[in-house]
Amino acid sequence: MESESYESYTDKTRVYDLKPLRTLKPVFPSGNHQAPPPFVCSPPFGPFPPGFSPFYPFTSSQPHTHQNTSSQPSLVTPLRSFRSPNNNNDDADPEEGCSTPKKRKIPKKRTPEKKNVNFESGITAAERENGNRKLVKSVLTRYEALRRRFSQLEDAREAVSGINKRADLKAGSTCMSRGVRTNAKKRPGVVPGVEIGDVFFFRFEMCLVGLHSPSMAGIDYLAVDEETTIATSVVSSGYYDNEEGDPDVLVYTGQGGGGNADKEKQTSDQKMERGNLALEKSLVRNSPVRVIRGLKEASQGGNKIYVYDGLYEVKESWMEKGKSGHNTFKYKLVRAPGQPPAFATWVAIQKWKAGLREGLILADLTSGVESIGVSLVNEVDEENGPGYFTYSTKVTYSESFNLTQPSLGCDCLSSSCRPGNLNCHCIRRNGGDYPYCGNGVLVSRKGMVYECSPSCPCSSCKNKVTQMGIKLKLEVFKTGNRGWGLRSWDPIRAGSFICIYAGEAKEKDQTIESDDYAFDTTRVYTSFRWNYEHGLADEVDSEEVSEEPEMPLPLVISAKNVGNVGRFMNHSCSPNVFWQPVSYESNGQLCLHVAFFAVSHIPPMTELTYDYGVTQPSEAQNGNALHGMRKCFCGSEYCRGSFG
DNA sequence: GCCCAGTCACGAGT
DNA sequence: CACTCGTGACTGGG
Repeated sequence: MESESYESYTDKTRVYDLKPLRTLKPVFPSGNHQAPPPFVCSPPFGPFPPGFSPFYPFTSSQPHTHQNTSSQPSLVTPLRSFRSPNNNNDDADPEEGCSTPKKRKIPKKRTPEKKNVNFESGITAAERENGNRKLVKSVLTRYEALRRRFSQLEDAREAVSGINKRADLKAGSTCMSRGVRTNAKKRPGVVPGVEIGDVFFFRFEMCLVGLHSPSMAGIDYLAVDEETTIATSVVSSGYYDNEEGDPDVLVYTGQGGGGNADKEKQTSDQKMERGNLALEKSLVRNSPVRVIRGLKEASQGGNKIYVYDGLYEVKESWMEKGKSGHNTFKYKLVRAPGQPPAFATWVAIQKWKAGLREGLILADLTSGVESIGVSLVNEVDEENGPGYFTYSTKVTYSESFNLTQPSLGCDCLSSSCRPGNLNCHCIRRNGGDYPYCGNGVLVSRKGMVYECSPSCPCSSCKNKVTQMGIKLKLEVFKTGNRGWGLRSWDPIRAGSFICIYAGEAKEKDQTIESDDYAFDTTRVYTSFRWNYEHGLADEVDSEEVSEEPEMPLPLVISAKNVGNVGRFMNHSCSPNVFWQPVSYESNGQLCLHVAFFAVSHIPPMTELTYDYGVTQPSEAQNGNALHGMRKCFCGSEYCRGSFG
């Protein structure tokens, strides 16, 4: 019996015609465009250039990698021997007050940059030209890791305010110069490895994966012959005037004329040149144009995010007087049929948020325990909900549980608990780094994250991300073949906190047999690299450290009778969520829990999954396995077949 | 506390 | 080369 994919649960009783934005098996339009084939066939596991250890997705247990299975960093040679060209003059770096001489590195061996791009990025020249899913994911993961680290360093440097707060640009240009990019060859139509529904949080991300090259401009174009340029992609600004319009239509404003995106401040007529001319040619030639919708997302604090909405065709163009009275070009783009929904899902979710979600079994299965309701939906069959359990956001420890390690919080006075303040005990426990970016995004995966606690005097301190409950609009839904699952209405940014695993913490040997809702930290988890990548450690002024969780003692959390939404998250061999031990102090004692964070950006309505791990072989022999091996339905290319 | 307008400095591609 | 493009983080007022 083969596992069902998402596409196959088309039940007549279903109420919605909505699929997750990213279907497990990508669907591409089979339209009449002369688009390149959706994927470039390349061996899934290498060969990789010497020194490159593939780190995503989770390849360390794969037979073909030549990486040693131990968690030792692989043989990437002189980690700290490369400097980016723009850091050359940093000998003048004023490191005021800090007299540690460790930073003064010995002669910076810099081999000519061009020659070493391959070596440093692990991406070959061919792969930089044409990508695939794995490369796209890898580039985005590395960009994000670098950006988070730059952001963390910037936050800590509070002294000189106002200058260079753009970690996105810094990470972007670093990736560019190090060759951490793919699909650099411009093309119209499908970009290999980028899927409809993919979400982006920065312009540079789209630049690095070849979806849209200009770091700022809204129209990308390509010379097809000596005198013709055609448009390849447009990014809509997010101030769409046709709010209630057809989601398959985009009226796009041409570029130029000064002013900002909505052209209210336009200072001159637009000219038929560059992007405008290219769109005109695309209209004449019926060539496909990729559309990226810029959206103002309330769930992201009103920040703009970008959704790749697939291929469109330019159907009409005209000129009109803009709000400022100057000539403005307009282009009507219409979406090619047969593509999976992306922007349309956003539009639907806006209606749901206004209270129009149909087919709800429950609007809030937490009965108000969480500050944001968790909806319960079944679009698959008649089952009207999961078995009874008590909803709780906490981990409770049984009396016999021996977790009486004394622990200290910080003594920062109210809100002085700031990044870069090494007097803060909590920050010191994190190795001197504040573990989160300003918006609550986790910077690095590590053995243990230390948060401030309710009893720290720093009342408004933000270092309590995993203690504040869920912030996303989540939904428990019936899957086709894996029971109930969890997904989000909101797009989720890589490193965002999702929820903890609540339940009853037990010592390992107390656990009842056949508990399908147990989280067991003693299992074997596939290792993977999420932090800034090999070869870039010098860029972020940091040593490479282990990312693997380090628990002070074995812990099993049972959510069979008491738990939170964490108990509904299913297993996947290519998960989009990882777990991270977090501890904090409470009344002089250590509190420990397991928190879930997003691996990558996750589009709305995509099932959230993590790696359940494998029972240690020695225990399986002793019959201590909590439950037997279960068949895996994750459908991933890297599926191990079973788990448990 | 939230929304909005205004300010500022920035990089890739042509 | 000099220029074009518009962003993203922040700030202050309503």
